[in-house]
Amino acid sequence: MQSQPPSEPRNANQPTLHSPMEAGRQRQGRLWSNLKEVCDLLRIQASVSVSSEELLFQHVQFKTGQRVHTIGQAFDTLYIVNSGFLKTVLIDEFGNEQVLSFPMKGDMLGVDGIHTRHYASEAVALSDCDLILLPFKKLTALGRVHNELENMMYGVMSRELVREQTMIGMLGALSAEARVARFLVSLADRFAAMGYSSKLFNLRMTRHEIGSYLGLTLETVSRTLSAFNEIGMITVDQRTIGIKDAESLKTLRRLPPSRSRTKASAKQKAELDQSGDDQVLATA
Amino acid sequence: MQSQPPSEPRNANQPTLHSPMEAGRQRQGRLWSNLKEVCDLLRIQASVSVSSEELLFQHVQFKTGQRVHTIGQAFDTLYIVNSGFLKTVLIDEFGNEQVLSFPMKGDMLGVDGIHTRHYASEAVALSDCDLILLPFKKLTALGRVHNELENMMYGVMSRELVREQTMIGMLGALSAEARVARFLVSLADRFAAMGYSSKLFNLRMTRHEIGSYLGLTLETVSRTLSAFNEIGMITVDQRTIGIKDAESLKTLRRLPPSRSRTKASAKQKAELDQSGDDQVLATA
DNA sequence: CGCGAGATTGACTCGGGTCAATAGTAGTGG
DNA sequence: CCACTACTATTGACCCGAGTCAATCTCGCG
Repeated sequence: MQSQPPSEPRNANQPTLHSPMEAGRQRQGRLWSNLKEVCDLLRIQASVSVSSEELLFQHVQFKTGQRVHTIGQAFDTLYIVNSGFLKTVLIDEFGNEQVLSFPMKGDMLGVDGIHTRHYASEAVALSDCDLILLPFKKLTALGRVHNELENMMYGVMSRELVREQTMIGMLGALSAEARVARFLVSLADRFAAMGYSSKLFNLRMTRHEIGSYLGLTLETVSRTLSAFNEIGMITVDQRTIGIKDAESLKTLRRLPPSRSRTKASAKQKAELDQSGDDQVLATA
Repeated sequence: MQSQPPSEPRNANQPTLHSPMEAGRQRQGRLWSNLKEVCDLLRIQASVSVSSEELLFQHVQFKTGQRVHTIGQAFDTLYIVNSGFLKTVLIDEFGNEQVLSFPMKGDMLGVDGIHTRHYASEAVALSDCDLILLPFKKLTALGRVHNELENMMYGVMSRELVREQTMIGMLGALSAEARVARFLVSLADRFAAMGYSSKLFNLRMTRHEIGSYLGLTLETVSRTLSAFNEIGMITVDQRTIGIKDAESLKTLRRLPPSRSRTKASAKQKAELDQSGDDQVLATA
């Protein structure tokens, strides 16, 4: 329960990133962060000039299942994940959820509310979470004084945009196996960036949520994980995933999408011929 | 040819939006725009306070097929489309294109370059274009003085983010027909917003590009358009599209994605039973 | 200890991708 | 002005990846 680091808490207690006390859990502990800590958390190179101490940002805790914001709710604050795991979702006209992202430490929430002044998505805590509040008004007001803050915002929003672009590319062009493979790699990388093991971790979300995120059904996700397991690329035990062959996961393709191929496509037929069932990996 | 308004240039010569001379083509005409014009173009409510005239932004022209920026190129400027049509694409490891967007008048380009200081996508002119340059340095420098500019940036970036979110939702959950239908509706709306006809227009892109954008093959796009045509929802003649039943297009679903369904799904089975071939529309 | 949500697996179906043939269109140059 | 060529679009035949339906199985939790 409560937002544990993703199993294998090897170096979880000695965060590699910065100040020696933000990774821990201290539920009611530190309730405020200064600008430098926020920038560090966001992994933004901030030339934190001055006055780091007088602008403080409040923390809030959310318990598993709680919603941070909902669709249509009036927008007034951004959130930065200090610890814990969440999902953001769109809800269609039938009430079906479409998962958009799985924010975790260092990610920003709520950016989609700026435009219309109403959140465009819903954020739900998948574990107990500790979030930092960034009141948007305050933030823009401070933008002129501390323009590193402004740059931080641009950087974070641009980063998020690139992430979504990559997502679109994935959904538009990759096979089910490739999506699942990249999803695992992406998770591993993010865990590594947080100082956790990238070789063994727990999924925070259900197969259903993964499927929604990847544009697949939960059955396909489950089957694909099982297939990877049999091949020996990973180990699967419920939500515990062990990465055995990260390189293969990264390069796995199958179905080189002749769709969207321009005149520049070439060698990609090499994967089709020997596609028995012994080798599902791209050998490139 | 050259970036004409999308056929049916009914009111093309009397732009509904602002100063009486930006919609036209005047290739070498106006080469600079002030802040107010930029804000108007972006459809951002800007309380253009003062000094509207001393900060001017240069225009540049691109001819059909030219690239505005390429992937990996050093980032230093944002672009706003004043006229013309473009596509932005990702290029995968095989050289395959994945279309991300079809920017047109009022859209901003290059935002994905802010984060890493290198453009993450490639922008190509689908017609002759007139773009406004926003040197990023200049822009952030001015951000402190004219903070409506800063808000404009936040607004535009957030809007783009929401657009991509919607795209992800579409790719993840909708059937081929629904994607094509929404694509047409979206185009119609954008043309309407520019003052053109939303009932009859020319596609600026090939079936292949549409397919890439929607995560489909060009054959499926072509077939789907033909099917819509037969049903009488639209007329199709090569790249000329006539919208006959916008309402049906908007509500078309098919394949209510039981995937990603939560406990909230309900009536959506009504579309499955009578799914002969006479009625493909959602009756809701 | 039993319940219910989540995960796994199998059998079957079909939407849409693949391959391929044809036709319409535009740009180019003689 | 027209033929030539290359690109684009349309259509058909076929088939496979992934969705659907459904039956267990597992595990965490009350």
